[in-house]
Amino acid sequence: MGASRRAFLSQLGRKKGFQVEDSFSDCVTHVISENNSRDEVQQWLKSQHKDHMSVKLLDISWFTESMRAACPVEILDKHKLQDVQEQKEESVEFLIPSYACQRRTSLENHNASFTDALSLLAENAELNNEEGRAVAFRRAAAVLKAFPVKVTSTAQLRGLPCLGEHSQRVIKDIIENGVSSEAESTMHSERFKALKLLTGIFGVGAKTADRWFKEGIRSLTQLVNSGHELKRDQQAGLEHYYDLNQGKITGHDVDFLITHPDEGKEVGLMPKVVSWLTAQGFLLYQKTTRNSYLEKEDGPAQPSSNMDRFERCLSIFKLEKPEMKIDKKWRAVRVDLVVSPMSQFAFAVLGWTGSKLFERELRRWAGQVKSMSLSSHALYDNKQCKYLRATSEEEIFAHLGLEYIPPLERNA
DNA sequence: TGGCTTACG
DNA sequence: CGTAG
DNA sequence: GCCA
Repeated sequence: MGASRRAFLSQLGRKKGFQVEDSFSDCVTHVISENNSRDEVQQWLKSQHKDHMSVKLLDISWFTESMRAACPVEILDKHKLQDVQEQKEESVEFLIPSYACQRRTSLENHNASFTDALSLLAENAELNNEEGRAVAFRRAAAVLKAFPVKVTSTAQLRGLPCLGEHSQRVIKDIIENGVSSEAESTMHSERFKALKLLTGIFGVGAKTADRWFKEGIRSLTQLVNSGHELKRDQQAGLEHYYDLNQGKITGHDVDFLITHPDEGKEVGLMPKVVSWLTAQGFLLYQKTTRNSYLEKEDGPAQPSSNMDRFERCLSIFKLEKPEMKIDKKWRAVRVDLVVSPMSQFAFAVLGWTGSKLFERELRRWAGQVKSMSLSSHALYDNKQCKYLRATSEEEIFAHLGLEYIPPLERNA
């Protein structure tokens, strides 16, 4: 350590009744070091040409704790200087920040076997209405998605966030046996298979699927024959079950974000768009929702009447496919329409870009770390008690004190 | 031991 | 209770 | 299930 720090600590030690030497001699019993390895200090001791076999080599933490206690504290492992070897073992190969919104996650995944298993356990937890467990498994999977190389040993996991005992056990299982026994048994369980099938219906969530499962419903045929009254969205979901679930593999759903350069002129756009689409015969199903978002003060200006403020339309499109000839010339595709005032457009873009976990992590970061509240409409600073404006995603990341992560790197 | 995103139906 | 990312 |  530097001379002035050493002088200060020596003085402090003497004041507390310790005997502190300025140079090494046979009467020295403890050697304190800061930011040195055990190896380096031993090297230095040898250069002193004294018998040093019984001398304790300790870290500064032992000294400061002993100062606080005003007497020598018990020497624990954490107080002993680390071997270079141990330091190497304990140092983490790659540092991964704990919030997914703090790191880049491309689609290149070196750990698909692990993330598949953890994602499956997350999905299973969701189907069991255990949201807390689910998000924990999702975060664990996301950490490995961001890991730059394939994990081949559990030693590489030390120091990584969100990977606790359970997740590490799953990873260890896959390293040693090629598969996770827990993931395998979950995947093949009757309950998981049935709930996954039922929640695959648009409009059916974990609660409804669980209720039906308890009634013995295991298949779409059994559901149809059960005589349950299905809601409008569920009827559409069932009707287009095949197309909508095919879409999840072959192509994604489609989102349209619509705004207008003149603030306020976007009002009334949604009904126009929807009626035009209807007239064109595009819509197999649509549910339009009003925007009831109103800010207290200093928020983006909004007229008092929100009668015509439609913001979202969740729809199912009928898309003609010329190459589909035989009996079906079209395909059902989920399309979301979003109308946003210009002042909120950056928040809408950020909020609708995903991934789902990335969005949750952004909002969790905002709340827990920055005392802010983020939505797809605005960012509110709870301390300054005001909304923070932004005209681009970059500005929102800056408000949040986060490095900008481009959309292609948000695949957490 | 509580919290786990936030807003819309 | 469901939807969205 | 993981973490503050």
